[in-house]
Amino acid sequence: MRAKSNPIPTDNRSFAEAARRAQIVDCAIDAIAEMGFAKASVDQIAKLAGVSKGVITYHFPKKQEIVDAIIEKVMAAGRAYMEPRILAETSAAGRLRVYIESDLAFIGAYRKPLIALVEIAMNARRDDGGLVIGPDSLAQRAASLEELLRAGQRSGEFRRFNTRVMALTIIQAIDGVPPLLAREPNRDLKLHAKELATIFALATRRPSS
Amino acid sequence: MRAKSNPIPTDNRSFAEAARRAQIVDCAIDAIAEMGFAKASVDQIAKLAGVSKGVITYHFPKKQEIVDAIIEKVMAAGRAYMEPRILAETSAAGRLRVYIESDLAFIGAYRKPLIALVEIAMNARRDDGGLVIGPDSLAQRAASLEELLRAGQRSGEFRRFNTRVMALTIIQAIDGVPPLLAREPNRDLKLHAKELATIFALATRRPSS
Amino acid sequence: MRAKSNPIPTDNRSFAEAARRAQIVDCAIDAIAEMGFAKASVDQIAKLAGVSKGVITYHFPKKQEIVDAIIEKVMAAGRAYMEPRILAETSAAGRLRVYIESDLAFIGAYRKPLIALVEIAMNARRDDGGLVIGPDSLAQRAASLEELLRAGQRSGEFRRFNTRVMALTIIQAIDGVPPLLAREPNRDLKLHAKELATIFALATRRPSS
Amino acid sequence: MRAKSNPIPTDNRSFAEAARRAQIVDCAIDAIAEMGFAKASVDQIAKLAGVSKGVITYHFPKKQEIVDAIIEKVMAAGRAYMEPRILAETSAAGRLRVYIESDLAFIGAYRKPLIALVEIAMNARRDDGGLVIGPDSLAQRAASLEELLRAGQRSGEFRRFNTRVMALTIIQAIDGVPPLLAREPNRDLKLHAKELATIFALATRRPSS
DNA sequence: TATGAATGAGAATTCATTCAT
DNA sequence: TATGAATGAATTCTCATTCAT
Repeated sequence: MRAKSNPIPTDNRSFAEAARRAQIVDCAIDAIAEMGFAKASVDQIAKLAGVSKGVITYHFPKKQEIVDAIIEKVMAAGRAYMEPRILAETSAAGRLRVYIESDLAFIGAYRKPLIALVEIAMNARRDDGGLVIGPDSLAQRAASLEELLRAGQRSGEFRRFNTRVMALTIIQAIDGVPPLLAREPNRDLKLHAKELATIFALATRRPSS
Repeated sequence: MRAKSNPIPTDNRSFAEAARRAQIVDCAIDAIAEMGFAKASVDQIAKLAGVSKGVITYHFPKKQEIVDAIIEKVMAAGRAYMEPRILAETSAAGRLRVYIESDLAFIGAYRKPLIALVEIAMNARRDDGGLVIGPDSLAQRAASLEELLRAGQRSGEFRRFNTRVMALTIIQAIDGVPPLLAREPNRDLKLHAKELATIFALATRRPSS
Repeated sequence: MRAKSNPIPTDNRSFAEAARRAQIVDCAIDAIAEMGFAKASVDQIAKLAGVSKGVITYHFPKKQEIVDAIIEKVMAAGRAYMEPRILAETSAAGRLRVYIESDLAFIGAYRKPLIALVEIAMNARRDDGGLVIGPDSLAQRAASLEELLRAGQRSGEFRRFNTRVMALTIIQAIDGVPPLLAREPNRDLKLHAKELATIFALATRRPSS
Repeated sequence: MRAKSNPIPTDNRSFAEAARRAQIVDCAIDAIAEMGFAKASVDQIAKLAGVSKGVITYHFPKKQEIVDAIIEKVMAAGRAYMEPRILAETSAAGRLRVYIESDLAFIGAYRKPLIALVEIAMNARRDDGGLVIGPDSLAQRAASLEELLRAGQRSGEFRRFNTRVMALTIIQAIDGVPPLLAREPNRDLKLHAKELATIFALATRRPSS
């Protein structure tokens, strides 16, 4: 018999709270992925979650907070999935390949959340009219990828090219996949990833001679 | 009594009608490009056009009809711009290069309409929830580009690759440009086009030996 | 036969528009006076007006605009009623008496609008939390009355007193009447006015010897 | 078994209970005074009190009960402050002067509670729409003051005037002070009281000869 | 054709109140 | 007692669409 008699009620509360929030976030992801951002009203999310609308607004007083939670959740999951795989590679070419392959693998595993994320990226706007996932977010991802590309150029693995355009092109090739999946759920992501990896391997490598 | 006092009145009507519709479509493009699809209400479009809301609904009983007209207008303009330039090239590689360069040149010349088109592509949904610019539209563009790519493979100019993935990647690289422009209006499109052309030239060409 | 064939359609429109707005403002006055500011929702106003809620928001996109219209209407009516009567008096004492009597007469004639105005003054708050009829408004009325009082002091009709406190006290004595009326509709306003006039005549006049 | 091991447990409870209620009432006063009646929700009061919302509803099942408690508390404090001071005076004129001066002194010492009380008086409404601080409450205060005024008339200190109107005017002059304070916290209450006392001394006193 | 008034559905948000733990 | 989750009604505002003139 363990001494640990404490039923950690506080943690239980936190846990229940976190579970509710997670449930709402998941239902919001479903709603946005399935009917689009514009139609995913708080009512619809509540209906999907099987709770009253008030529950949603109790846990997320502003709808934007749900959106922020979705962004954070999906982004964090993506980073957690991709980063170790990328860092396990030592060559720039290997890292680029794994960047593409692991992102597409992640997309394959998180289809709906990513479809929702794309919906949010394209539609969600702040009160002032600016996009919620704005230039900064894209620029950050591009900058991180450019770093990888520049490293390859410095090491001589990659040819000279505009790292900005290359990075954006790669990101767009990847970001275009969730919508494709929404339209063709049976698309072969493994193949897609392999082809993309080859395309950008050829586009970046240094001419042999 | 003057001769020819009323020449082709019906055509005049048609002409006036067409002019009105064109004016409305242009204002709708401005509205969508500037405030996003969700905020571009019929009221806003009417305000921009300097006419009463009734005029809009008279010429376009359903808002969706305006959207359809925008899509048709911009798509047609794009085809009119690109097709002769592409067909002027004889090699597959040349056509691919011109495909990319002429599309970006078109985007540069039609910034607002294309930003509006992207807004529509991402946001507009039919009553049943389906996207207005759906799989079919993308599939059509991809199919047309695939035709070009397959021709290059048949002629031996291009290596073996999955034409579907390549076509989608190229289209995504191009379609990603209008949002970039919205965020960075001074982006150098000439450079961007040149880099993209190089990327996909390297990615498609047959290994030399 | 006059050339003036113009049936002034624009004015007709303006007239219909103005009539609608006036009707809505009147119904809003009724609603606020009868159920209080907090309960006088747009729905209630629409119900009182016998129109749909949309009509209200069509003519007054923001509820605050109705409130502003009420304030302006009642204030303007009050000024129009009181000013000529006050200016017809030549002595400061006479003007003060008429100020009080004409304001109470006006209140008697415009009971409901003034009850509504008091509700608004006490309850309506801007988004930032500040009162809609704030310090400025009261200060302005007080300043105007102080001017009258100071004139009486200069001319020797009035004794020395703090004009600010006197002005505020007189205004409060008057502003307190609409709520009294709401509670006791049969209150004798003539008598009330006469008593108030006497009170402030005695309170302001210069000691005789 | 110890003697007196549990001395007056019920009273302890009562005491704790009373303390909690007092704390809640005080926080509700703060909330109403600071953000106005309409914005002072149960949530806000709970936040100010640093307790959960449930605590509020446990002690005051209906929000109206908090409001009633505030009214009772402030009114009682006012009576406790003013009554002995007034009764210490022997002349009617003296009592009237002290009535005014002690009420304003009380207001100066209890700014927030009185601002809250005024908010309640103006805004709070029962389910049936009637004001919470209604005719009866005002009538009671007026009646009490009328008694004082009539005593002065009977003793010959005061002239003949309508005691109802005079009482109401005095009360309104006093009740108008808390809102003034809310807007101008540095207003000189001593001076204000002195001026008011003079005004109503002059307005009530019997003509000398 | 043109106007703009009218409509009603649906959006987010606030809030007093209830209730299980 | 205390907690805070849950509820559902109410409120303001937006907007596509209809319609009389």
